[in-house]
Amino acid sequence: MMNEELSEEALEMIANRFRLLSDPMRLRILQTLGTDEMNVGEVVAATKGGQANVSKHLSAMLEAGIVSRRKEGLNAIYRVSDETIFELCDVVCSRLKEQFKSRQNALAGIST
Amino acid sequence: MMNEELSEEALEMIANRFRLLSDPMRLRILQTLGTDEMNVGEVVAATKGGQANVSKHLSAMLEAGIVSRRKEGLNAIYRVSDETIFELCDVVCSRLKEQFKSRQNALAGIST
DNA sequence: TATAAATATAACTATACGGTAATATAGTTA
DNA sequence: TAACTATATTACCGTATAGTTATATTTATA
Repeated sequence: MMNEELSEEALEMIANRFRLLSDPMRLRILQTLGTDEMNVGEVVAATKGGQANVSKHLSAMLEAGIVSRRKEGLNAIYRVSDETIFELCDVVCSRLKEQFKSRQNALAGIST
Repeated sequence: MMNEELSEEALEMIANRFRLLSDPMRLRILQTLGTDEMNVGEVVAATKGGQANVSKHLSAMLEAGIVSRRKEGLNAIYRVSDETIFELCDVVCSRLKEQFKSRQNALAGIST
């Protein structure tokens, strides 16, 4: 995969998926949700974000199939429906750690 | 990982990494490079992008440690230095395929 | 039916970002 | 040294996007 020339359309879809993950607030929402269910108010409280903003982010991720939603009375209850999100974050996180370690080692020999 | 509350700073670093991958042109450059080395001119030719644009994208990815660069005479030769990039793209690609398959199945019963 | 609560949407602003054209900077060769 | 080549950088433009405020919508309740 990724070897057999992806079409412009395919590249755009992949880029769009990455774009959704390219915002700290959305990552915080996803981290807050974790493997649980939460209604919008709970997410707002936990992330200390604005209500409208959180709602908009959740809508965007709902449309992309990253989260799912069900209504229960007045509440809209969201959950992460795409577990690969966490996998992606883990890969990036590990890579960043490695990278910092390398840089640290590279600087280790420099006299202060 | 991703469970133990990431700091705002950590979230921003992760988001920035995803942001670099959130552009079709940059993905095309990475796909073009693949596992080989190429100079800027070759990348420009292969991607049919503008010289300045390709150079700028490569610089951004160089700074982020996604690609590495070495000079050889007049040429600047780049290569992908972060293999996890391909892993990330594969995960996204697979997920998108699954997602489309589900949607297709969901529509299968609808009469045309 | 009127009120209240939870969520979504619309309108707006400020900012970030990608693409391009023009120019600068190396490095090469005549 | 002068002309040339490959790459990088700058300045600019248009657009996309995150956040906010205000409002709409939906559902529950008095």
